[in-house]
Order: sequence, then C-alpha cells, then structure tokens
Amino acid sequence: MKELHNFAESEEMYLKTIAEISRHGNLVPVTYIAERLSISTVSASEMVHRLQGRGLLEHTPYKGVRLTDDGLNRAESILRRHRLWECFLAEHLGLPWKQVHDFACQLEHVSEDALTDALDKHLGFPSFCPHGNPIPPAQGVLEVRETTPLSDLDVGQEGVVLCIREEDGEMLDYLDARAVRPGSRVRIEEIAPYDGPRSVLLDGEKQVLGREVAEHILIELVNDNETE
Amino acid sequence: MKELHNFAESEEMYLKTIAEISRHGNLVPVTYIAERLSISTVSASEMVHRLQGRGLLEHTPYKGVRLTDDGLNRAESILRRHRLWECFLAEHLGLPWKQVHDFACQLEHVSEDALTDALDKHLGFPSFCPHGNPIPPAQGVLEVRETTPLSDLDVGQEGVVLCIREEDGEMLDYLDARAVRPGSRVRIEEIAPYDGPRSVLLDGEKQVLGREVAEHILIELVNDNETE
DNA sequence: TCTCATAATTAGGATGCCCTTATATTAACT
DNA sequence: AGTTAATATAAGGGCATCCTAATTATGAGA
Ligand SMILES: [Mn+2]
Ligand SMILES: [Mn+2]
Ligand SMILES: [Mn+2]
Ligand SMILES: [Mn+2]
Repeated sequence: MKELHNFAESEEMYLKTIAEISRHGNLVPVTYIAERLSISTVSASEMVHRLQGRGLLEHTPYKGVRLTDDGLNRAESILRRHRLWECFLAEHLGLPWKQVHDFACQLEHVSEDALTDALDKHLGFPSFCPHGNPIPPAQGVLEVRETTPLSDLDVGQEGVVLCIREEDGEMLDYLDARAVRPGSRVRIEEIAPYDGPRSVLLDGEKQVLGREVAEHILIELVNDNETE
Repeated sequence: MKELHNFAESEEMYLKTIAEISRHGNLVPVTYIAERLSISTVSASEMVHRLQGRGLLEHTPYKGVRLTDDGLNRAESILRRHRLWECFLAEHLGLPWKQVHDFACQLEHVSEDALTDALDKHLGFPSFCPHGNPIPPAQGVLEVRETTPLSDLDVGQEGVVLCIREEDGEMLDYLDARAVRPGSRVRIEEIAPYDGPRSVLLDGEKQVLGREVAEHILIELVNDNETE
C-alpha cells in the first residue's frame, strides 16, 4: 500500500477531501478531515492553519472549515482530474472500480492542465465518472444534482442509482462485484429491524445491503404513486 | 499504520538517470548524476550512499557508480513506465514531444504494475517510445541496438535515425519542430570548420544542426559504398 | 615523484509533513 | 451555572531530501 507523497500531493488531498465532505457548503470539522486522511487531529489542525495562511480555506474554531473561492477552484480541478482518469482507467483500460479509484487518486496529482484537457478531449468530454459523480468542467460551475441516500428510502420506494460516494475503496469493490452501477433501478423490498440491512430489488436481482453501504448509494427517486 | 510517506520519486529518478547515462555498463561518476538531476554533488553523494545501503548500486570511490541487478531491474521498470506513457501521450492524446516527455516523467512514478500492464496491452505492446527508445518488456531482457551519434558521421555518410536521447526536454522540442523522427533518412552534406554545425539532408529537406544537437541523434549507418 | 584538479566527506542547517503527550479552551447538555 | 466531551494548541521530536561552506583524500598527468 504505497502512497507517493510529493509535497504538493498532501495539500491537494486536503482540499479534495474537504470539498468531498462539504456536500452542501457546510462547515467541515477538522476531525473529519483527519479521519478521512488517516492523520492525527494535531497534524490536520496544523495543516489547516497552513492552508488558511495560503488563503485556500477559512477555519472557524470549534465549528469547522470552509474552502475559499481559490480553495474550491483548486479542489474542483483535482476532482476533475481524478474523474477523468477514472473514465480512462475504466473504459479504456478495463480496470475494476477499486483500482480505478486508487490509481486515479495518484494520477490526479500529476496532471497539468495541458494533459488533463487533452485527456478530456480524448475521452469525448464525459460528464460523469464511472461511479456517476459529475466531472467539473475546465471552466464554469459544477452542476449539483438532488440525491437521496438509499438508506433514506422506505419500503416500497423506488429509484435510480445516480452515483456512488467514493470515500471508501473497499466499498467500491464490494458494490462493483454486486453490479451496483449508476443507472441501476432499485426498489426497497424490506428493511430489517433497528434500521438494519435492506433487501432490495436491483435491476430485477434480489440483494441485501447493509445500512452503512446503503448510505453510500445515492438515488434519484422515481415517482411511485402509493406503492405501499 | 499506513505510511503517508513515500519519497519514492527521488530514488526512482536517481536509478533511471544512472541507467540512462551508463549506456554500456560503464561506471557513472557521481558528478554526472548530480548535474543531470540539478542537485548538489554533496546531496547526490549522500543519496548514492543510501542507495548503496539499499543494495541498488555499488559505488567505487573516485571512479563512479554501477547499478546492481536489483537496481537495474528497478531502473528498467521505470523506463518501461516512462516510455509506455510516452506512447499514450503522443499517439492517443496527440501531445508534442516536450510535453510527452515531461508528463511521462511524472506519470512514471505513479504507475503500479497493474496499471502499467493494462496500459501496455491497451497500446498493443509497443516496442519503442515515440523517440525511438526501446521499451523494456514486463519480464525478460532489454535488447540493445548498435547506434552511432549523428555527430560522428563524416561528410557523405548516410543513415537512418534510430532514436533520440531524451535527456534534454528543450532539445526534444527543437527536434520535434524540425521533423527529426525515428526512421528519418539522413545524410551529411557538410561540416563547418572546427567540428561545427552540420548541414544535413533530412528526408530530402536541407537542415543545419549544431554539433551538440547532433550528438543526441542516434543513427544506424546505411552502407554507403564510397559515396564521397 | 610531485602537483593539482577532481571527488569525497564533514559540519551545520533548512524545509515540509508527520507523530505523541500534555494542556487549555469552548460548546453543549444537564 | 456547572460539568463534560469535543476541539484546539503547545511542546518536543522524527524523517527524508536538499542546501552551502570548508576540509580532506585521491589519482592522473607533468
Ligand atoms: Mn490523491
Ligand atoms: Mn469516481
Ligand atoms: Mn520522473
Ligand atoms: Mn522517449
């Protein structure tokens, strides 16, 4: 499990991580950042100060962190590179989701604009990564879609998988193996007691998914007129 | 716990550089390494000791450095990744030589075997990079070709460009613009006094190339029976 | 053999990111 | 208002790579 650590990578991973966590512009607790990056809170805190010094984010003590415009631009640029590489690795090289994600997480830090743009063109300017997440355009604003975690659906509700949250590589592997893909049709058949595992119908196949996993599957609800 | 530290790029660049310089298995002076990497001789010397400690090379003081089998394997693995990426960047993304080389020099450090092999397959297992240098195979030995620098040719001699030495990115750009490519037919028309610039016929076009540049163009001689 | 350019080493620092342990501060809940 | 759990900061290091300046060792040519 080797991770290259040129000193630019660290900064980029902080920014990307913050952008990923702060889905709706909320403040991101430093603790979350530390946890996601597997780093001590002390180190994360130090780094947050450094990044603030560079004008990339603002830290409100005891509340959390918010990216500045500069910081958000940087972060979206990294997400763009990440997701474009994912397209290449999945569609052209035929690699499985987990490798796609892990390799992209390295390549994203060594992709200058000329390379990224050429790759974008070569791929035909895709709009979404293989996991269904939107690819920020070279310039302009990333459109945000309304999504609902599968874990929030009730028995009988139906939807279409829009995207998978990518935080966890292992989970990607798990979902890949179970053919959970953007575009899959999904319907909740049963929820075990105490907010337990979901029995779902996924593109006609019966599956059981734990709640934790279901939280990472983001759905667009399909109008189900009183199916219950 | 998982290390977030991996200063692998530096080590890899040392190994790759040594392999590139030591064309015929000769000892490489530490001074050369330092120069090529734009690093002080003290730092290069330190690093050489470290690499020796890791069993990747042997240093004979006041003579130079030679890669061990391990070191050579590592170096060829890096050259392989570099040249495969170059193929992709040139043929698929259509980037110019200088960018091809510079981007490949970053990507080469972030390419695990699974990625490299998938890329190799996707490219159709090419044998040479866009500059004509051979791509080391996944396993097996790199074949060595007999070459002559263009600067060693006399007036009237002819040959075919086999490959370009890649040390200097600027030079790649220069040669790219002048359509000096592997496979180009070349013939020395005139050599200016004091081993000066060469007037050459390159694929029918008349060109003038400085001696320094000519040293980087490696030729396969064509049997020219008394053309002078 | 002797000289001197070349190569190597020593000494002392700097940088960036990370760590643990200990202490202070604050928000939030009873 | 007072307690407590979460959060922040302070103190003291480690590690890998790189730096400059000064000194020493070597070997190749005069
Ligand atoms: Mn990454
Ligand atoms: Mn993705
Ligand atoms: Mn490189
Ligand atoms: Mn090349």
